[in-house]
Amino acid sequence: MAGPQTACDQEFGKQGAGQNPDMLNAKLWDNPCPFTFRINYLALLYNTPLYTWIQDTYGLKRPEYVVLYSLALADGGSARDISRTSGFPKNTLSRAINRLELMGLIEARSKAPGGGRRQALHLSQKGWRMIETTRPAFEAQEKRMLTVLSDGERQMLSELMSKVVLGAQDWAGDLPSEAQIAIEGKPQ
Amino acid sequence: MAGPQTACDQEFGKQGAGQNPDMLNAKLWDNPCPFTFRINYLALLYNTPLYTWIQDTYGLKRPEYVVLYSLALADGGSARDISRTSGFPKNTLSRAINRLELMGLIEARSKAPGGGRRQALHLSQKGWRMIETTRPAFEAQEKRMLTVLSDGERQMLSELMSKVVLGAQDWAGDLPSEAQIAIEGKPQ
DNA sequence: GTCGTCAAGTTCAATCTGGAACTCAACCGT
DNA sequence: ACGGTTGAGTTCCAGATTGAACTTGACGAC
Repeated sequence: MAGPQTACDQEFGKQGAGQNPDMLNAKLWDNPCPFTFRINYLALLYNTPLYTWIQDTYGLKRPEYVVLYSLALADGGSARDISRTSGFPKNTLSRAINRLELMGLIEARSKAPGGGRRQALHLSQKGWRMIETTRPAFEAQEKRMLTVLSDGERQMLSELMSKVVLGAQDWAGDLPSEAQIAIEGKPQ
Repeated sequence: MAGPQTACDQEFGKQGAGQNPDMLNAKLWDNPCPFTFRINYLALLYNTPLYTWIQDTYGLKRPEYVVLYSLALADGGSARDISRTSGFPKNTLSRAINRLELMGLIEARSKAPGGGRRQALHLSQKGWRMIETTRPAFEAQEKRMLTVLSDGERQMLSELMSKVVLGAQDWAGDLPSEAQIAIEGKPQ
């Protein structure tokens, strides 16, 4: 999620039927990093309205909802797991988890069976209900995003994206400067 | 961008050769929103190390670098253009632009010829040099992301992503709740 | 058993962020 | 030409974010 992340805008995409998207065109069609720009752009267009809506309607901030969503997919996960898979730092999640516990959306934590100092987190009934009422909006929006594609194209896109994700372990985490140096001298 | 998006993590992806990515697997393969999760995940893996590196090496924060990058692609653009295409709110960009001007990376602003109150922004020599030294890292990282794909697959992915982006004007900006209601009653 | 090491989670404080209100130039209708 | 409206950019400030330091429970070596 980017956070960094962290860029969002309330009015995004409004100029669709607008006037001078010169810069947008440059970024889309003239960009030395076309793929990653599209990724970021689509993520933004997708995330912003959804999380704004969640915030306005249910008073949950993005990291808080991310915790709920993560637990709905992997019940019993720990703060560390959520941090690794969402990109939010652990102290942000710590606060989010505390607030969710206070709101009764997740249950009192139990020591994780696994070991270490992990705390296994679980959604409460109320938490599940929250997810059940909100998740359809996320699904609907994803569906809308992909309506321009045919079934076959969607399938193809899904496979290609999966490939890239699976290959991520080969490049993720490296500093780009190291990467550059490595490339100069041909990576082993 | 997306900062909100705004989520980032210094240690991301480190567990590639790691231990228990149960939650990661759930999010990747068991997610009702597989496409948007992949988008967010890849954006994170791509952005975080690059912007961390920029910040550590050149002392430029993400919105600041985004301004430079945007102007390199569309010289003479305005703060508003950058806001629309990057997702950062205009006050964040206002601050970033001031700092860049102070650092001598962009030139004194001139009234945009277009009209309105737009200010046309331009990179200085120093700004161009900065972009020229840093942009290769961004390109290299994107290239690395896509090495798992064959040339044909890259081509295909590029086309599919472009299609989705072009279709974005049909769905971007709508609130998801409205979307849901609209879907109930079949969008015209 | 005990010490040293490690990692999950928490706390704290400095910094960053972005919504709201504001300023002000340009455009519009009359 | 003039008052009203629009929208780009700025300022302000409350609140969110996150790096760094800390706490604490678990594991491993001896």
